[in-house]
Amino acid sequence: MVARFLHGLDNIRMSDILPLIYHHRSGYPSINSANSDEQNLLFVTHGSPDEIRNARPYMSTWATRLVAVEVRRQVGRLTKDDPTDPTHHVHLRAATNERSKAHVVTWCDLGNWSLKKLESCYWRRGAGDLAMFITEAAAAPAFEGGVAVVRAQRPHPIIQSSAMASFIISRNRCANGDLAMILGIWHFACKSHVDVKRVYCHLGNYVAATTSRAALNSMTAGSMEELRADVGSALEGGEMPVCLILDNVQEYFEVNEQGIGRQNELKVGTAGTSIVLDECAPGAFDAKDHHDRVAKNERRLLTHDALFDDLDFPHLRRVIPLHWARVLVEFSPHFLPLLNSIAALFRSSPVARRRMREGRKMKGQPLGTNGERSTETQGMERAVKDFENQMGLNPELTKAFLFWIRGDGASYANILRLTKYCAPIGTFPNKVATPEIWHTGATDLNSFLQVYPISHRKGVSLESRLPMTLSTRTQDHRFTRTDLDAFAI
DNA sequence: AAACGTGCCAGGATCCTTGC
DNA sequence: GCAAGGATCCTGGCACGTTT
Repeated sequence: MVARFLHGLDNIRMSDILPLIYHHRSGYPSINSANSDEQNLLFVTHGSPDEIRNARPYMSTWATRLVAVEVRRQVGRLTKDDPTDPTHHVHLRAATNERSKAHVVTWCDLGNWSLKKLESCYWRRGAGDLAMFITEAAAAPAFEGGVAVVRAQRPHPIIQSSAMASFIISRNRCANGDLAMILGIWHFACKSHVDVKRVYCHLGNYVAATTSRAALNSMTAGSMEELRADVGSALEGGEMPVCLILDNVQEYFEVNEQGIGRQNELKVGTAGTSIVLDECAPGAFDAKDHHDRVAKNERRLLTHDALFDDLDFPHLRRVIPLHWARVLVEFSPHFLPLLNSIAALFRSSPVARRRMREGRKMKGQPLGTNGERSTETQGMERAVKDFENQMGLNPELTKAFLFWIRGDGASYANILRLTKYCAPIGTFPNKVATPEIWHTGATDLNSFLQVYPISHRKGVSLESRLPMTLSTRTQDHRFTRTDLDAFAI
């Protein structure tokens, strides 16, 4: 009988009875009754609920305790890895030895991370959906029809996710994979002030600075090993797997420690990034094939007329108007909704000729910066040799392949010069250099921002235009059409 | 003259995992 | 549930220019 009722098989169910009890006026003390103080005991978080006599305060207090225990259990479960998602590691070790079984952080872990993913992970895992429900109730600015309203500015789901991530690392400091580790590394990259790191570590936002540094050290060591292994096996398979992007680095170091001959200095060096070559035709970097083609000297046939004949006018007539349409649509906010359909035209046939693979992601590995000056000829030679060595490009194994080097204008010119000088003696063989188009763009923007007045504000003298960061300028300045016209002049 | 600001890191304190 | 050992956290010292 009782079991039937409790299973909800009778006509009258718990959902009929509980609201009646909860809302019954006799279940709540009146202001004149002897236990009127129980009016204040609706959601009591301390003491034993058993001493509450009235039904309504007892029920709500009892439910409060029930929810608290469950939220605690669920957040506790979120401190463990999700068995259904092997790509997400809640525990990222910054360092380890043989004894530990835990996953050591990799660049891939950081690359796969996104706030959006994190949020859906918390809801999806179920282990945390009650906690998400509670934090949403706390964080959402409004509810419409039982659904939380997400504001465009400072959307609460992000705040919820970050709060949840803080709760999780608060429960277990090794459960840092949701947000803490990535923010720790971000603050290292931003060179945040040490005090900022200390304070926000206390707040449970990210791991301690020591841990970020340890993580970076082991990631770098681990990924370099991985790169060398990949490069080795690809070379044995007869393909050149990587290319190199160069840039020069300058950083001013102040010396605060005592020491003979130590002084502030500008450290100059060359930074390199190895990029995995993707979707190349087999043998694309075969040196012999390249030399054979060069020997044929077919370039002599590359005249203006030949180039003109090569132009695909029907295709240009399709593409150029589309570019114009995109510029126009982007110009006016009124037309912005059309942007997606223009993008779709670009992506589909016949305009699209050779699309990149869906979901393709560039794989890059920062190499150790060396102290060579990329503008010096010999410095560049030593720098490239160092990078090749770091990547595991053994000169014996690579002599059959072309090596593609990309960089800013200076690096590009320098590589060309080196190949010319070294051609007769063969010490710098098989290098192909191209300038980076994106690099040119970024540099242009940068120099524009450096020379352009901060504002038209009256009374702002040239001398008072303080150096500011690129992001500050682009955000603060809010270019108008007039600004751009002025720049064009 | 005193205190602050600045980044790094050794090494102790604390917390967590592992293995039983 | 315990002990051992490892990972992480945290503090203070350091040096010296700058600010109060």
